[in-house]
Parts: sequence; structure tokens; C-alpha cells
Amino acid sequence: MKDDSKSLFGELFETPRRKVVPVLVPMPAPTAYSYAVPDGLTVEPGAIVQVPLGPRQVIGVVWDGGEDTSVDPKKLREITKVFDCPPLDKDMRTFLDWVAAYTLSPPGYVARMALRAPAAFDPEPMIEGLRYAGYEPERLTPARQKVLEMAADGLSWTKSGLAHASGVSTSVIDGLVKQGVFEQVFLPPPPLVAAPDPDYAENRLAGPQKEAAEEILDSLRKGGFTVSLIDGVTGSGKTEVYFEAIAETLKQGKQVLILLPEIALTANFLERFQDRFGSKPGEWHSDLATRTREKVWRQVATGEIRVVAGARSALFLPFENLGLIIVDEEHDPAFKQEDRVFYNARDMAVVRARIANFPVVLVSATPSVESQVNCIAGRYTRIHLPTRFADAAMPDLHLIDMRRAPPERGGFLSPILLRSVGKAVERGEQALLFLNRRGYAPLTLCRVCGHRFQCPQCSSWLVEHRFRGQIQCHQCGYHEPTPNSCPECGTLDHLVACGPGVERIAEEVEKHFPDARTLVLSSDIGGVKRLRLELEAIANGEADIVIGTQLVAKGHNFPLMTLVGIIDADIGLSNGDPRAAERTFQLLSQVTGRAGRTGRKSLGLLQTFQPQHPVMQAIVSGDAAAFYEREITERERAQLPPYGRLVSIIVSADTRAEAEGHARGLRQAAPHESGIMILGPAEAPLALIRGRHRFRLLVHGRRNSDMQAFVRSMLERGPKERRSIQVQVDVDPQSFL
DNA sequence: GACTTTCACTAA
DNA sequence: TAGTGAAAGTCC
Repeated sequence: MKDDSKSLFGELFETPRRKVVPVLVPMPAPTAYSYAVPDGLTVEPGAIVQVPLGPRQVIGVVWDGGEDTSVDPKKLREITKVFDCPPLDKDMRTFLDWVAAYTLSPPGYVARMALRAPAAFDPEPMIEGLRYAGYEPERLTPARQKVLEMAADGLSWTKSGLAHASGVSTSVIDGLVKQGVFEQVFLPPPPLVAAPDPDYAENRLAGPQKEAAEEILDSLRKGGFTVSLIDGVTGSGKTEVYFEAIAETLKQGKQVLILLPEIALTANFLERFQDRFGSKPGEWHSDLATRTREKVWRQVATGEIRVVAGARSALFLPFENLGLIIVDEEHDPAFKQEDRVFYNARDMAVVRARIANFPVVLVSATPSVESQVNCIAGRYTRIHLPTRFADAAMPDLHLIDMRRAPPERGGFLSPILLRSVGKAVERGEQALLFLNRRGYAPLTLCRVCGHRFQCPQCSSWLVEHRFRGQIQCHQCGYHEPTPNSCPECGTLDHLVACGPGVERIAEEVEKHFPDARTLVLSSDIGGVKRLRLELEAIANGEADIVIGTQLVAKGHNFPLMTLVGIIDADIGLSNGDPRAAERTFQLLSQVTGRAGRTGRKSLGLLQTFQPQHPVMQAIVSGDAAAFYEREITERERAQLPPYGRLVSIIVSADTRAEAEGHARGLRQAAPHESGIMILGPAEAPLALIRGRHRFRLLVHGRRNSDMQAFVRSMLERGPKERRSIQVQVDVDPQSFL
């Protein structure tokens, strides 16, 4: 509107009103920052831009909302660049805002998780190509003849591709280009993966698998948001069932995301996918090469990649048209990020689906208690697969009461277990011994003065690793060469290893079975490549006795394995974690499920000091339902909030006294809350240990709002206190359903 | 006194 | 988060 009374002076000197937009920048500010839009540029919400921030240029996203008038116009700086890249759509922006609010994280951090591909925002450069221009060369040599025949169809070729296909060297082609026989064209970069074909392989589902698939397909065809939990023992055909859901979604022209806990170990999964769909899905995980990561990001955004299999961070990819998320192994703690933005990808997947209105499928042989509760409450639909596919029998499970059948002095293997291992080896079958403890011994002490080796950084025990000749801290990664004298009293050669680790079990096994081929599988020995080779070797029968930690629990098939021995089934039952029983139940179920896929008779033996413990009873009886029911009531009795409404906040502190101070503050700020636990160094997430916070406070609350109020009030205090607080909002399905 | 490490603060 | 400057700690 024109103001006629405005003076000439005013017209000349009043700064013209610039357009101002909010931009989320990658730093912990509570709101978006305002930036001026340079003349001639247009930006819309979701656009990815480069902006000046202090002394540097950063990448940000134009956000929703009007101009923030509280910012001094003199402070405004201009957007430097708008990237030629699909903007984040409205659903994605709503999702990122939701995650930021729910996890009490700065929105800029959350947005940054969606922009983890530095150079992906400019289009991929075109590839130089050649096309037959229709002219004859001056001299037609045999080599030139071959090239012309190959290119006669008028399609575009890359120089090296054409040379290779015609069996000539590239210089022949250079000659032809010089004469103008070929013209230069620019080709779009090739897709990373071929499009999956939903009809590539016919599904051969039958019985309960077929019914389960039909149920999910029904909800897919109806459209809209639903959460299904596919729950069935190892080998019951869960993957085949959700592959049908993927096929249906692809037929609808939408993209699919498959979240997996640890993508690095899933070559096996990618192959199965390829067998069903004719091509591999796009992969997304932290150790992708930068270049590949950028390509995947961009091709997901443009819709070229139809299916992504990825780790938790894949949830923040900017899909063009996402229509289904599968969360495989939904109970797995690897879905939880405990660093910067604390989130559980399984729950945030449900939120993303809710916002964009499409289905989610959670999958697990041993579902989390939260998901069980959500099924009982009717929020999730349970799809149960009761039997093993193709008649593979479950192993026969027994407990070994270690008080009645103790190992010989200095050993850890019960005579009962040793006998069974011997028999399996004699029959030419494989045995798996599982102990969830890396290294040789979890504790080293001096026999003379009683000194215990402790980590100087975080005060947990240092674990001896004999293969490497080191003692290591499993919390923060500190390590030093194994000493041979006590640092306290100086006595030489009187250090003694206490308790077993897999390396020590291997020693014991080799003593009893010197002729058997023994192999130790542990995450600290060799990289992913070596592990893959070893798993293959085991599958080919190149080992008789395998001794392994956690990682043997993850979906690898050992077809020759007919005996599984659990060395210390009680590990983890008493570590202060409110989920200890649940975790142990899940881990032991997964490990014992490794045996018995051959159709042969197989056996599982669990060494325990607590044979009456509900976890042990549930494992041997196979009655998972009873275990969950009991676990839910147990937690309620322990004054933990009803599950499915767990909220936890971590306040970390350097000393126990400091932690107790925070606990007092919390009780005042949120009197409705129930359980507050102070956990020692071993229970704190790695990220906190790295920041040298040695204790953490785990709060289980009933009301998200109270917890949020408390955390906000703490964050408003000084920087020192702010740094001692990390917030982890765990599970609260009521907020997103 | 030169150099390194730690800490608090700021960015539109 | 990443860059900065001031303050505190370390070394010869």
C-alpha cells in the first residue's frame, strides 16, 4: 500500500522491506533463525539453503511460520544459496518438529539428521556420453566397423562402455569423435540400484503365513495408518510375510523403508530381498562411503530408489512418496539412539507413519514389552505366526543347575554340557557355546594386595583381552597393555583373572577337545569382512565348536548346529536395568533359536544358578505369553509406570552426590513421578561416559508433560548444569496414537 | 614466558 | 555444533 504522506526523504532512505523467512540451522537454538531472502530469489518452506552463521556457512532448511518480528532487522543476514534439490515436504517437516518436541531436542539438530549428506543437495553431475550422429567415417577400418554396428541403434553410450562392448580400445572411439561421427551428449547418472519387481518371484506362502500376509495386505489396500506386530518364532516365515506387504506397496507406486538393527551384518538379508524382488534395495547406514551416501539420499528424495533397507538413521531420509515402514527385530536396543537426539527409531517410525497416514509393520520373534502392551491395549494389531516354516523343529531345551552340577575347579563348563558337546562333535555336528562376555576375564586383581584394575576414565572394571595382550574398558574404550606387576604394591606375576570371557571358554574347550576345530566369534576380533567369512565357514562345516558373544544371536543361520550351550544364562539379570529380565529373555530366545533349523533333533542347555527364575522357566517351557504377562504385572508392582507409558529422563552427573541432588530437584519439579533410579557407570550410555559423566539418573514417569517441564526448567539454568543433563524420552505411544 | 588445555559464550 | 577469546594449567 502506498503512503502518500511519506516524505521524499523517507522514500529515499527508508530501507526497503526485505522478505524474511525462518531457517532451521544445525545448532542447539530453541527456534528457527530469521534470514532475509535476497532480491530475485524465491524460497518455499522445506527448501534446503546455505546461510551464514557466525564466521561460517552452514546448511539449513527453510521452515514454516511467519516472520519473527522480535529479531533486530540489523542483525538479519541473507540466504547465500538455495540448492536445486527437492524440498522437504510438509509431512516430513511436521515429523521433524514432532520429534524435536517429543525428545526435547533443538529442532535444528533433528533437521540435521535429515540432511546428513553434505554434497547431495546439488544435482548429480551429468555423465558424458556419445551418440552416433549419422555420418560415415573417412576410412572404415574393421575396428571402426565394429563400433558403428554397436552404436547403429542411435542410443547413447559412455565412451568406455562402447569401447568395451565393441571390443576395441577407447582411442578408436576418440578418432571417430574427432571426425564428428559421434556427437557428445549428456546422460543422467545411472541409478544406484535397479527397481525392484514385485512380481519377480512368486510367493509360496501357505497356512498361517498366508493368512497373516492377507491380513496385512487388507489394511494396505484399505490405506491409512495402522500398526501391525508380526510375532513368530525364528524360522516361522516373518520375512516372507512382510515381503508381500512390500510387493503390494510397490504395486501402489509407493516407496518402502525397511529398518534393521545392524545393517552391516545383513548381506544375507539383501540376498533374500534380491531373490524375491530381482534387485537389491538401496542401503543406508553409518559406514556408507560419502559418495554413495549422497547418491542414496538424492535418489530417495527424487523417488528413483523404491526400497531402502537401513539402520535407524534411514528413518530421516526425505522419501518422495513413502507408503510403508517395516521395523524388523523391533525389540532390538540398536534402534535407540543415545546420542544428541535421544530417540527410538521403532517408535518414531510409528509417528512418521501416523503423520503421513500409512501402515507400519513391526516384526520380532521376541517383541518388546511395550509392543505387547500396545497389542493388549488394542493400539497395535497382533499377527501371530505360531509354527516354524517347512517343519523345522524347535530345539529341546533344558536347564543345568550349576549348584548341582558344578564345573571342575578352575573351569566354567558343567560336566553335563561337556558331555553333550563331546557327543555332538563325535556325530560330526556343530556345537555353539554362548557367553555374553567379550575378552578373557571381566576382572583382574592382585593376589597380594587385592588391587582391582579399574578404568581411570570411568571407573568400571578393565577387561583382560588375552588375544590382544590388553586390558580394556568396555564402557569408554580405554585400553593399556596387560601389566605383569601390580601398580599398587609392585608385586610381579601375582595378578589373577576372575570370571570367564569367551577367550577363556575357548581355552577350556581346547583343553577338553584338543582335536576339535574351535572358533571364537566376538565383535572385537576382526572387522565385518572377517566376520562374514567366519560365518560362511561355520555354515560350510569348517568348525566343530563355536564360542560366541551377542553377535551369534543375530539372524545368521547355522544349518549344522545341533547343540547350543549357554554358559552363564544369568548374566544381565541383576544389573539394575529395569528391562533386565526382558532383555535376557529376548537374548536367550534368540540364541537358542539358532539351533534346530536342520530338521534334525537338536538340544539347548542353559547353565544357571537360578533355575527357578521366571526367565529360565519361560525359556525352557517355551511359554512366552506367560512370561510377558508376568513381566508386565511385575513392573507395575515395582512402581514402574504401566508399560507402554514409560518415560525416562537421563540426568547425568559426575558424582553420586550430584546425581542425588538432581534427583531431589526432579522430585520437587515433578511430584507425580514414580521411580527414580541412580545408575552407575556401567548403565550409562556410551555418549555420556565420553562426556565424563559417571552416573545417570533414570526416571520413570507417568506424565510426559511434567517431565518436559522439569527438563525445560533445567535447560534454562546455566551452561554447566545444562551440560550435565541429557534427555531421553523413551516410549509414550499415547502421544502418537 | 611460551605453549597447551579448558571453559564459557555466541550465532539471525 | 563449531569457532572464539580469556583463563588456567604445564613445561623448561
